[in-house]
Amino acid sequence: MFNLENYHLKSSSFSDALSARELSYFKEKAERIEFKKKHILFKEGSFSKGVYIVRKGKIKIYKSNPNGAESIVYIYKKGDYFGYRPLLAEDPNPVSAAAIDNTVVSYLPKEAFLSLFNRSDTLAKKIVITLSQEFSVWINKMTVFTQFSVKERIALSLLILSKVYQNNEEKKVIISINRDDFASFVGTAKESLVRNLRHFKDEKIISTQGTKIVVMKPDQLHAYLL
Amino acid sequence: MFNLENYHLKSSSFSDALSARELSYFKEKAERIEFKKKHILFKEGSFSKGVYIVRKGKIKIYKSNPNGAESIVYIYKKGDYFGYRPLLAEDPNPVSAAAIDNTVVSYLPKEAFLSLFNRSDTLAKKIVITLSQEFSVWINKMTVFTQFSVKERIALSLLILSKVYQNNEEKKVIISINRDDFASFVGTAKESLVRNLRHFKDEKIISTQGTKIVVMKPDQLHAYLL
DNA sequence: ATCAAAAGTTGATAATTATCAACTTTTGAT
DNA sequence: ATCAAAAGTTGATAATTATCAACTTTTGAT
Repeated sequence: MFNLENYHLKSSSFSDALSARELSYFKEKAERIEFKKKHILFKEGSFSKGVYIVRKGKIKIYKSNPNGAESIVYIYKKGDYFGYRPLLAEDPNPVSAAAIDNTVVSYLPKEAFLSLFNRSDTLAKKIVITLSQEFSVWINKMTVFTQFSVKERIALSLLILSKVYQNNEEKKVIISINRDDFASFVGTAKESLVRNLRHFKDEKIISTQGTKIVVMKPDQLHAYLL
Repeated sequence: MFNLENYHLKSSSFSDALSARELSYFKEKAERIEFKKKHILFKEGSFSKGVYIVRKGKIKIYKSNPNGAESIVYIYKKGDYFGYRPLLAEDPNPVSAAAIDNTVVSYLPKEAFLSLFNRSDTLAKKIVITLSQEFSVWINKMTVFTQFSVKERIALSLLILSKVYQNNEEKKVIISINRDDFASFVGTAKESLVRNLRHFKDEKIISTQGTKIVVMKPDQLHAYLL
């Protein structure tokens, strides 16, 4: 059975894992940073110098291939944290990160993060669990890429992006992503993406507002995925 | 630059992370089990009851889609350990596991593993690092599936499988895998796989011994990957 | 509100890959 | 060593997807 939970990361709050004391340490050490749309936070191959927690806006994690084409691995939203994994593994970043729109993040430098990680059992445990859960998500996504058609991948991506662009205050979810990024997320050519979106629009499964997308009938998208 | 290290898991010994005392506990609790070719160790969706360490033979980790098609996520060899991740996350297995040939494993039941994990700092650290490293590998593999052609994926898979089937005693690496499994590993149709293998054989990049494959010119395979 | 640049869309076509059916080779039990 | 079953291979063709070029719509600065 198809279950969307297997394809996108649950938002798990970083600060929920901290005690009051750890939280005040975090607040003391963390820095608020704003990034303009398209700003590159770090590049593939570089070493992580800290952990980012998204406060506002979306940040894409992607890999570039030698032809310059991009493959978007994930899009982080408010509350998500990232950049800690290569830090723990002492590996270079396998991906690059860039702001999709104007964003605000909390930035916790490496030393402060590691200090928290080492002293807080709940944080370490939380991170192991987060890592393990993310694992299942990646494995599932990988299977989708190898076995699903472009249309199926687009249907799934619309459902995933609905979650990413969900806003607690608003009932209607407006997916605001440009076609190049969307195509990179799906792993297809922009033109193929657009043709399929048109098809979904003709079927009244989605509607558009300018270049923004609203999913009208998520159930019908589920139906494409068996 | 292309680096094979980014696409296959380094073999990291489980027992290396244990002290002499922990090792004797491990040996006391672990059980030796033999599995016949094609035996299914566990199925996707089930809950892990312990950790497996491969002693002999190969074990494939795969996902089945509703049409019955298989997608092989990874092939574990001697020394590799698996099954611990869903155990830590308390998640169901995202994949199934089956013996490719007749295999021998050490099996450490859940309770014993968790007890070791909780008491041994080095093991916990080792597992976090292993997990983090595996992460990069999956992300890289995912990118390959979305951006590479079938021929490129086969070239890469031949290189990965050369590592998997490498035997320290023998210089020549003999890849012994059936075409269905190979195709599932690459994410293509068996016929497409075979046609590309023929092409590589005509170019004298690989040779075959019955249904077994020997890579003669790994450099030429690298060349397909830029 | 205007308008040039950027982003998105469509059509035509080529390239890639999957599917089906027939055939050949290999494997492994006796 | 034999031989049936299983596995592997090839050819023909259909389906899917990418690419290129022309065109249309949207965006955002003034």
